[in-house]
Amino acid sequence: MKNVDDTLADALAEAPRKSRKNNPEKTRDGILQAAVAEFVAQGLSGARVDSIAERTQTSKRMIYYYFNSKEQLYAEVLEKLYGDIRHTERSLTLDALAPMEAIQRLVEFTFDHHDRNVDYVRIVSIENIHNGENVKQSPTIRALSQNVLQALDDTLRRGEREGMFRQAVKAVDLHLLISSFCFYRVSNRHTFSEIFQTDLADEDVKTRHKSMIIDSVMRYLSP
Amino acid sequence: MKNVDDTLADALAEAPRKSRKNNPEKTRDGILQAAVAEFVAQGLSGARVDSIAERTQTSKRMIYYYFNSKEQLYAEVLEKLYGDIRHTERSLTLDALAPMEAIQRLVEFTFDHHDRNVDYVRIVSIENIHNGENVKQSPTIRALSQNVLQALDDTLRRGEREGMFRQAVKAVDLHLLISSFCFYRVSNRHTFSEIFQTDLADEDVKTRHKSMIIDSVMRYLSP
DNA sequence: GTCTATAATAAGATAGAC
DNA sequence: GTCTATCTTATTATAGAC
Repeated sequence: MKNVDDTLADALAEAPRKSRKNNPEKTRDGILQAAVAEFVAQGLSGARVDSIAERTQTSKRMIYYYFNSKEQLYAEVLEKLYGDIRHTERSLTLDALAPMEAIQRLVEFTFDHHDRNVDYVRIVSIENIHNGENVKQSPTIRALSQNVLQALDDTLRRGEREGMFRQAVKAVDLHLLISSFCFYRVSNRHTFSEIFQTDLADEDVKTRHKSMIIDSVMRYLSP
Repeated sequence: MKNVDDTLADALAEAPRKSRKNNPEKTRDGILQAAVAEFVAQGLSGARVDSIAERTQTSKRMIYYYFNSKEQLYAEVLEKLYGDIRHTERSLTLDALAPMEAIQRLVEFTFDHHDRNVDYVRIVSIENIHNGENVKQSPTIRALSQNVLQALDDTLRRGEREGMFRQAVKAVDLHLLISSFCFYRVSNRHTFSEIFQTDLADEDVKTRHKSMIIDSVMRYLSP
């Protein structure tokens, strides 16, 4: 039977163990972070549950305990990375600017965002390789994405009324034009850089490309 | 010992058997075609050698006999699909046209090409997920790709001299601008269509997008 | 060159104790 | 909630006969 000292000793030993080990939220979050790294690096089929476990402080068992399957874990990774970009998009506030400035700001923002978030670009590529089957099952992702389109549409209509933009440009179309360039620069940089011997990560090249896309979008919009 | 009739019978039996089974070139080619389908559908890690075998008239053993490993088979698939596009690019003959028409023709060609060759788009996406490690090992692919750039550069310099194009536009940059749009439309169609509820395969949408990219490239080039 | 059978191992998922 | 050990099936690759 335990005496008082033993109980005290247990309590003291317990505290650090709990904070280090029995911390559900931290454990779950650690797994998710490790999963992001693994899926982004290896793709959906290429990712290994064992490797994810190795990237964490915990064990493989915990992955199944919290996420049930590799597929579900992937689905959460996808939502997390989509959520990140859509969240920052809200800080844009295009309506405070004149139409021309607003569009320029949007292009710059999109460019920088893709440039800085390679993980996002990679997971979207991976998801498309898998025919977008997981985004289709996430209403969250679709809901999150309507903001940009709405803001862009408002700006286009404003510019149109003021006679600065050409008539009837659709927001989705312009979004496609902007995104494609910003995305491709990052998603295809490995093959592009190798084949055409250009370093897309170089700062001068980046600046040149940024003004090219701004310029071509602005000119496209002019009446 | 065989008599004359037996030999004749053997010869008659041999012919169809050979054409059906012992036909190295056809066997190898059949495997490569099956491999294209499998890798394009499932990605590098997702592809299964068993599935490739099932797609052929032959057995798994033959895959290893001819290609040694899954990796080498993938490398050949990559070269094949790259070769296809680069080959058709040679039929462009931009130098026969006036600079403006030449660029317009190049954009249309690039647009249609990507639209028609989903396999190519997918394999390039897959290769980028794997950090372009296989293109880096293929001097063939790089060599094949220099043509477009050369043709584009000639056209740009011509237009520049004639005062129709702005000064000092780099061929790689413009190629990036054109390719990114044409590629992304196809590579990301699953997530894009789902999230923004637009059918990128629709003919009207396609026409609208084609004229948008032509327009924006032409305007970008004008002095 | 081609086939069937099989080895060797990797990988997703679970059992059961604590 | 967490850990170690293990089950089961998939998967790459090869052996060996014809």
